[in-house]
Amino acid sequence: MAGVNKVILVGNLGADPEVKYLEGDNTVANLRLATTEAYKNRNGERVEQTEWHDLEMWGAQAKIAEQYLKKGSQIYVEGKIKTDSWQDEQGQNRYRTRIRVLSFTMLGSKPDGAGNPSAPQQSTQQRPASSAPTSAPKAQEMVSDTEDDDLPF
Amino acid sequence: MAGVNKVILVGNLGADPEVKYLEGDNTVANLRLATTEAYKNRNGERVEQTEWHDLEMWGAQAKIAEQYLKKGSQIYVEGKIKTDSWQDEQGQNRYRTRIRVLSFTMLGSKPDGAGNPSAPQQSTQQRPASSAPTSAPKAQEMVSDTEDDDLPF
Amino acid sequence: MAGVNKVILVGNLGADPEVKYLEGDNTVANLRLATTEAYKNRNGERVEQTEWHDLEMWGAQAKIAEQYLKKGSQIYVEGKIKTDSWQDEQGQNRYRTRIRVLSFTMLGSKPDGAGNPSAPQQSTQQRPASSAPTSAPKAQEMVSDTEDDDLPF
Amino acid sequence: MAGVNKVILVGNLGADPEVKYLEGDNTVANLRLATTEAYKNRNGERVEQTEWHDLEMWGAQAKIAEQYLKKGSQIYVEGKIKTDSWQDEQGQNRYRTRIRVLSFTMLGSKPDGAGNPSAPQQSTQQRPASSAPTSAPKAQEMVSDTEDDDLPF
DNA sequence: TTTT
DNA sequence: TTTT
Repeated sequence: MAGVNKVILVGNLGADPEVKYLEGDNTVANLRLATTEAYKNRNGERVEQTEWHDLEMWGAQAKIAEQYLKKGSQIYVEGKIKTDSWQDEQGQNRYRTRIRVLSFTMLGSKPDGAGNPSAPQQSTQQRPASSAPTSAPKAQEMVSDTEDDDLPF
Repeated sequence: MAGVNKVILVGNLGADPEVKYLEGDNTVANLRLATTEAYKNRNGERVEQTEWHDLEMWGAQAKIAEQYLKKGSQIYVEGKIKTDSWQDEQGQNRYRTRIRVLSFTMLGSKPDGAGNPSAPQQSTQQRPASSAPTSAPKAQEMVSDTEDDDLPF
Repeated sequence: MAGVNKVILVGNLGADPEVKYLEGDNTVANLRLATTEAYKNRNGERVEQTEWHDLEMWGAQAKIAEQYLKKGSQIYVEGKIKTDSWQDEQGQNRYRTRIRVLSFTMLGSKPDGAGNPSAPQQSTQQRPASSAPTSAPKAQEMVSDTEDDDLPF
Repeated sequence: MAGVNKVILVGNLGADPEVKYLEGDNTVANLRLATTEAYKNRNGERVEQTEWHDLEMWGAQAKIAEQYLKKGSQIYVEGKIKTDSWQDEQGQNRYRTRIRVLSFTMLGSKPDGAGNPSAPQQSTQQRPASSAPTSAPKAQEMVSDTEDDDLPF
């Protein structure tokens, strides 16, 4: 049956995106995103808890990430949870969970301080493949996961 | 039946929050939030479309908004849709739709807020009333809609 | 700047969809959705509060709604808030807020009881226009807002 | 900094909840949830892809799950991603990602639950601990993660 | 391991 | 009325 698998994150990148150019003109970017919550415990002390997320972007989106995102960038992310499983050499089941990014938006008006045209406000979003940008998108534009593959997104 | 009524917004304030102190030590803040999307139309021209939202915050949350938010502030908002209806003088049905904010987070500040004490990272979120902050919360902390009323949130 | 305007609803339809066939082979469906929350007030009494939402669907999505949804149907909806404004005859500003549906999913295994093949599990979701179904989608499939217009979604 | 870590799922349970009663009158429930998406691949063939999620509920919420949820139940879930990491006997880093449930709603029941007392509409949601139900909640009511611990939710 |  |  048709289900829903949706993730919404706001956080900061722990490192620059790692981008790989694959055969067939495909591109994938892997990013580490930290989401931190701060709260008071029962003693009234302030506690911070950080969760790290493995993000995966494909195609034009990966290239935008490479161009505009870097360590410390604050982004809004929408995506879905994907867990890969396999057996390791000891025959044990192993799992790795990632967030497949469907759209993202750069946050903060001046990600890198004023006067930095190379790191502009940037965002991506679901767009039909037919209208995918043929070149790197301008700043302040919605760009999306436009992979022309069999994947539902 | 138990339903879901959830709104997620990222945008900028069009003006400073309007805060009213009501009898019974209650506080309400009204804010106007712009969410803008940019896309290319079928002619490849860049088009911007802005939607304006009326936000409503109560109690401690309203006071935090008054203290930390101002015209231009970029925030992440989570809330629910509420539509009031009434009859005007002509006997016509009138409607007004607002977003009741359940939590919000200031965006765009430095991750550690260093060197900018006047606009610190700030955020609010659902917290049990019993652990509500008795004073304005510190920067970079989760604060929430903690109204001790009959409302479900 | 690129913003986020997202609505997530789970509720029941208050009436059958109202579908209009427009010129240019366009179709629009309007639906009324109730989201109800139940909670206990400070006297421990159970209180129910229902919010009504005006939903708007276009194109293939509207046709699916017409075919599969009816009064009482429980659906999951994802969309964005849109507020139209105009001046009425008295020169007063009037507003109407609707939810532009981007995807929806029928909930409940047997919306109409077992043995009712005409009201199957059904769901819609963002899909590139190029892969839009050319006929009404089968049950249990993702279908989406595939309008080939200038709109970003 | 204050971030956002939010998961929204709609799916079916692969098995009955596994509930453990811990010392200190604490309860935890573990559930497996399947979210399935169906789409057409580039050959026009219908493809189904199922993702499995490990859900974790605590306290009153866990008891409600035990009482009302079972294999096959369709639920709406809201929560956050948590990844535990440790070193295994071979000294390798191991990870396990789960969804900490903050609220959930049973789907597919009749809006008024009439005539089905054994599987009523049921739902949970964030509520201040002070107003937590002391006994199992009635059908069609919002119930929530009301753990009185140091965790922010 | 669910659902249709 | 915001933002870039």
